Amino acid sequence: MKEKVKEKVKSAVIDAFGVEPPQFKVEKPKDENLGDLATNVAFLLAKNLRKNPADIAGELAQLLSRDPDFEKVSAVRGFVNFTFSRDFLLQELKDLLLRGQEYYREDVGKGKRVQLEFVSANPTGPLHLGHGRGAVVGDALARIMSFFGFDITREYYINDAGRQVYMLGVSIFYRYLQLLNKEKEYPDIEKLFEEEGYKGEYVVELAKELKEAVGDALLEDVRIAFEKLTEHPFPFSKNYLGKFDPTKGDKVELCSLFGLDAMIWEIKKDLEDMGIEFDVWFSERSLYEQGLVEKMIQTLSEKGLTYEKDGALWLKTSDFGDDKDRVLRKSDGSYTYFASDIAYHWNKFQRGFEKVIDLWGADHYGYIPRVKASLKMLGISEDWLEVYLIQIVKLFKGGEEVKMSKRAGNFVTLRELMEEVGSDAVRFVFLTKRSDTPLDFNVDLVKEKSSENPVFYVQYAHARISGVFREFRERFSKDPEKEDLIPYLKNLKEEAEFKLIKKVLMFKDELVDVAVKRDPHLITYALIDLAGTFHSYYNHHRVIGSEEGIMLGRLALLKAVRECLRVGLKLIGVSAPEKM
RNA sequence: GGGCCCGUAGCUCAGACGGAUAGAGCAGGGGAUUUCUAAUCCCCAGGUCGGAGGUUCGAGUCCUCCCGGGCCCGCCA
Repeated sequence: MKEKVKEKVKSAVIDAFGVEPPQFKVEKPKDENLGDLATNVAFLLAKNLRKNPADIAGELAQLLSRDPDFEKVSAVRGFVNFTFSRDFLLQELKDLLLRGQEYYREDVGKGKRVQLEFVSANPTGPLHLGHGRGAVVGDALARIMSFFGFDITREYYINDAGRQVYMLGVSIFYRYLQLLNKEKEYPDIEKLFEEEGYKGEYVVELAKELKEAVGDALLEDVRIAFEKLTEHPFPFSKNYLGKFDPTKGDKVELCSLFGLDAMIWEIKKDLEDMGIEFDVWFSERSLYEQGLVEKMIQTLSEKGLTYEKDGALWLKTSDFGDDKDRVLRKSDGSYTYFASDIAYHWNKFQRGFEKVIDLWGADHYGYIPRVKASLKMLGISEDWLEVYLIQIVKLFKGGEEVKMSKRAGNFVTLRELMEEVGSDAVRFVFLTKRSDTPLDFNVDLVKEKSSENPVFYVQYAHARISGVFREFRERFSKDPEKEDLIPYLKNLKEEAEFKLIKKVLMFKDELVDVAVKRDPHLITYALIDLAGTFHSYYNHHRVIGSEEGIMLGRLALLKAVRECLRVGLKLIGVSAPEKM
């Protein structure tokens, strides 16, 4: 709707003043009594035309009021306000009923190849709430951008290289030793575990699985343990275990690979149960295996952008906007996480993505300048990469914050929350705030199934409409889905009906906004607003029981509202129940 | 110490490339049920937009300083 008005304003400006208008806004006015939409174009033209905004607005309003799509166009203190005509609104509504959800679709993205990398949690433990938030936000963004014509690739970057993976192996091995009362025989392992190990209960579970598969063989001989692991029927595929070289690998490494397979399987399962899937699971190891990290360093070195200092290799990021230089290769010869990250993004670029969007945990804030700096060094423009941050989620239960500490292994997992409140509630609540601000998740409220709960408020609107359709079917023995209701639209006369129609039609503007601003939390607000308008209408106007023509007209309206709710809910991955 | 984010109604938050009388939900008070689901609706009350300056025709929005809360600042991942 905004676009339509914008076009009209544009040509009106050209007709009236013979100039191309500057970038102007078409927005909802502060007070809805002023109209459906408004533009500030007169303020922006005032300077060039040397006229005051009120006069410009007046002229434009006069010109535009001839347009039959508007019932009223008024100039108020420099703004031009538009009220759509009922004919126009009904015409649009008809279009919506004919095209269904396609009415909302528009090719904003023009097939632009966009990669969306999100979650990318380390495979060293289960997903926690912050990861879940990233997963929900990323999934919603992917759904919406795909809907609006972007060619989206969803990608999960697996940090399967480096010390953390080694520590996962150490932790599993240590817990395994404990199960066999042998931990005292491995003081080095014990010390490492105490200092840096993963202390969560899930590691004990992994160790139990390991022991079940290999018995005490891992104490004796790595080769035998490896054979037993290979033969054991685990639910997961042995992608990493398959890479183990029994002639070289040690016990900890075997544990690491086993842990990776198990953890990645768990993570995938958690995400799948939330309805979230990825197109690509990208392995950090593969960057090393394919020599991409080396090649990247070579490329940068040839450009003279690296130097050796204190036995380490540094990148001159400070010349490109970072506040200091960063290490690529440590003095012990191993690479930093930063090094593989550059290689990864370079690889994304080489794969031909025109735009890359990363969702990172908020604690990675400091990484943005250095990654952007390194991309610039590789000749990649700064706005090619967009990074959005996901802030932490705090859990509240019984009015108290549930304290979480990863170090102590004491945290609430995404799975636990999902099992407690359901995937719909998790998804919806994670989208009730901008992703870069901290979120408080009140478990009690979401479980209450009361009016305070916005998830139910919105879903209930859908269920109510379904109820009306059921009732109609029973009483009239006709399938409302198959009836041609469009001829009855003309019977819609009530003020409340047009208020609702406007909400349904303007919902598209909200969705486009989300795709452009990359801000999926706006959808939940639009849905709550739409549901509220519907509930209000429902409480004041009856559908079944009204005179037939009116009933069928209203049924058509509800069908449109239902379509709108379904689109909105689908795009955030929340179900639209028929009954509650 | 340096950098960034936040501070809006009792509570949780929307609103920010400057634009109209600053919004919603919850909590509080008052009302609606011969019903297509009351998991709903209607009405009322509630504000120095953290504070002080500045820019502007116009500031919750931009700039400076201050106060309060949080995050980041490794040859960690």
